[in-house]
Amino acid sequence: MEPQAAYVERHRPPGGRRSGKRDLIVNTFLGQHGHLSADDLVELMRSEDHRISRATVYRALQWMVDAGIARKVDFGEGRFRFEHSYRHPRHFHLICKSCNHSYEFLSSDIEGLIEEVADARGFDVRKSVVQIYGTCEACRTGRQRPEDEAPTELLLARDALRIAIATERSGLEFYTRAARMTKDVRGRRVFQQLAEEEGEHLAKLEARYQEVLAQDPDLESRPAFLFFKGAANGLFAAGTDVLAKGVDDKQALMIGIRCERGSHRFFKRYGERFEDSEGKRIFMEFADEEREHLELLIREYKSLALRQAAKPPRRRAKGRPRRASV
Amino acid sequence: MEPQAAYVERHRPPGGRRSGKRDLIVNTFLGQHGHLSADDLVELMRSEDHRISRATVYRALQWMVDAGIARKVDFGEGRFRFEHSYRHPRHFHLICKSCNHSYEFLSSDIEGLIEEVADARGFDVRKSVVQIYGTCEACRTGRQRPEDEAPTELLLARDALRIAIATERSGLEFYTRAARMTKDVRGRRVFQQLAEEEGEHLAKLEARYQEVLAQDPDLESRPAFLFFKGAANGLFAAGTDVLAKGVDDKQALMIGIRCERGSHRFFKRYGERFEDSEGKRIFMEFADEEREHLELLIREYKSLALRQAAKPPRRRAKGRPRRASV
DNA sequence: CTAGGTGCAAATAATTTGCAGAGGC
DNA sequence: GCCTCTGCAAATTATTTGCACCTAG
Repeated sequence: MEPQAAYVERHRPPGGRRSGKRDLIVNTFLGQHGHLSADDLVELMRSEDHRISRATVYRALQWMVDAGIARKVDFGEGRFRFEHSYRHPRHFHLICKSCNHSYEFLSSDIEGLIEEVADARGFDVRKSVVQIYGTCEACRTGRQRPEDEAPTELLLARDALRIAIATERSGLEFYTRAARMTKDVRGRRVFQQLAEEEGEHLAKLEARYQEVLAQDPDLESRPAFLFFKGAANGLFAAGTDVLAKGVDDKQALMIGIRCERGSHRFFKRYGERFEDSEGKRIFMEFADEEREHLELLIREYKSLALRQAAKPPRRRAKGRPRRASV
Repeated sequence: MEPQAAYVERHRPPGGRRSGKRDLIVNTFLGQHGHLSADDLVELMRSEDHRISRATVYRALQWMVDAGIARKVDFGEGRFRFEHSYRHPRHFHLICKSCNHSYEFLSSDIEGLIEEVADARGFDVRKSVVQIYGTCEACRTGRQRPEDEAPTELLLARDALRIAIATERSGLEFYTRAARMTKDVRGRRVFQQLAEEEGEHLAKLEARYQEVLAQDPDLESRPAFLFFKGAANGLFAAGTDVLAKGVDDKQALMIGIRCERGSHRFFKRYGERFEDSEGKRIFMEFADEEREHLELLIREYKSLALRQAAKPPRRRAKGRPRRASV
C-alpha cells in the first residue's frame, strides 16, 4: 500500500488541496484492477459504506486522468472506462464481445509501424489506440479462463527481459565472431570491448529475470503480453547469420550499428514504461549504454571509411539497384 | 449515382419494406464523405428541406450499419460518427485533436501483426481498430491541407497496384534467375513457367495502374494510404538477393514458397476490399493464381525432396541452433 | 478567511423507445 | 389489411454543472 501512496504523491498536481473523500476514491480505484466504469466505482464506494456523491466520483476520475494516475478508455460501449497507470504501463486491448472481458497486450512491432505511418504523414503522435474486437478463446471453446491474472507490469517485465536477454546473448555472439574475423586492429578491439560489455549486461539481465520469476510461480507459463518479432532470436541473430557468409569490416560495423540502434530503442521504449524502479533503472541504463555502443560503432565506421579512402581496397560485386520504396 | 443505388439494393436485407424517407437519408449519407455524426446528418437533411425526425435518422443509420452499408466509428468524442462503405474499404485512422480532422490509412503490416497477436491468444477477430491521436502536419506547420482528397478506393487501388507490380516484377526476376541456376530439370521447367506467368500478370497490372491513374491527375503525388514494408521492393526481392549468394534447388523452391504465400495473402486481403469490380476481379483472380503457384512449388519441393532422399547429396554446413521464439 | 472540495438536484447531450398515425405491398 | 416506417414526445443513460455548504491550509 505504501508505494501506491507515494505514487499518488508524485503525481499530485501543485496548488490543490487534499480531501479525505478523494483520497478514499483514489485508493479504492488503485486497489482494483481491470477497467472500471464510473458507475462501477460508485457502486464500489457504496459497498464500502462510504456516502459519496456520483459527481464527486466523476470529479475524482477526471482529477486522476489529469494527474496521469488514470487513463480513460473507450471500448465503444457508449460510456468510458478507467484503468489506473500505477504499475500498469499503457498497452493495447483484445476485447471479447461475448463475455465483455478485455485482455491486454503490447506489440513493439505495431508501435514501431504506427510511428512510421505517423512520420510518413508528418503527424505528431500523442497516443495510439489498438483494439481487437472478437471472441476470446474461453468463449469459443467453453473452457473458462484462469481466474487469476498476473499484474501487467510483471508480464511486461518478464517479456521485456526475455527479449533483452535474447538480444544481449545474440549481441555477445555477434561481437565475439566479429572480433575474430575483423582484420583491422582498431576495429577488432572495438568488437572485443563490446562483446565484453554485452556479456556483463547478459549476467545482470538474467539475474533480474530470476527475481521477476520469483514473484509469481506461474509466471513463466502465462501467455505472451509483449510481442516483438524483431527480436525473436535476438536483434543480432540475423547479423550473425550474415557474418557467417563472410562480410568485410565495414559491413560488420554497419550490421552492429543497425542492431544497436534497434536495441537502444527497445530498452528506451520499454524502460520508460516500468513503474518498478529496479527494472526501470536497468533498462534506462542499458538504453544509454547501447546508445554509447551505437556512437562508438559509428565513429569507428567513419574512421575506417576514412582510412580505406586513403588506400582503396579491391571492390566486391555491386548490389542490385534498388527501386523506390512503396 | 446508379452504382450507388445498385450497391444499396445488393445490401438491402430481405423482409423489409422500402420507404421514401429512408431512401432519402441513405442517399444523402452515401453522397457525403468524411465521418458524419447523427446530428450532422439531421442538419444535412433539414438543409435540403426535408422534414425528417431525428429518431428516423438514428433508425436509418442503425439500418445501414446492420446492412453493412455504414460503419459506426468512435473517436472518443462521446458520440458516434458514421462512414459509409460504398467504395470505401475499412481502414485505420489518424485523428488530429487540434483540427478534429481524421486521415485514413491502411497497413498490411499492422493487420498482419494484429492477426498474429490474435492467433497467439486464440482470439477470433471480428474487427480491429487502430487510431493514432495527435496533431496533424497542417496544424503543426500552419499550412493548410489540400482541400480535395482522392476517394479512399482510388488511393487503395493505386497503392495496392504499386505493391502488386513491385511484387510481380521481383517475382519475374526471381524465377528467371532461379530457372537459370536450377540444376534439376523438372525444377527448372517449373521456374520457367512461373516466370512466364508473372510476366503476364505484370503486364495486366501495369495496364490497370494506368487506368487508375487516369481517374485523378494528382493521384500519383498524393500521400501513401496503404503501407506495406514487406513489399518495399517486391516480396521476392530479398529472395533474389539470397539467390545471388548461391543456394541449392530446394532452398530456391522454399524461398519461392514463402514469397508466393505472402503474395497470395496480399492479393486476397486487398482484393476483398475493392468495391471496384475490375480491380477486384484482377486481385481475386491473381490471388487464386498465386495460390496455384504456391501449390505447384510445394508439390515440386516434395518431389525433389523424395528424389534427393533416394540419392542423398553431400551435406552443407549446419545452421545455428535456434532458440525458442519470443 | 478563502480557494477548493462535496452533495444534491437540475441541466445537458446523445441516443432510444412507446405509441399513434401514415403508407408500402 | 397488415405490418413496417415515421414523427413526436417522453424516457434513458452517461456525464456535467450551478449553487449552497463545508473544510483544509
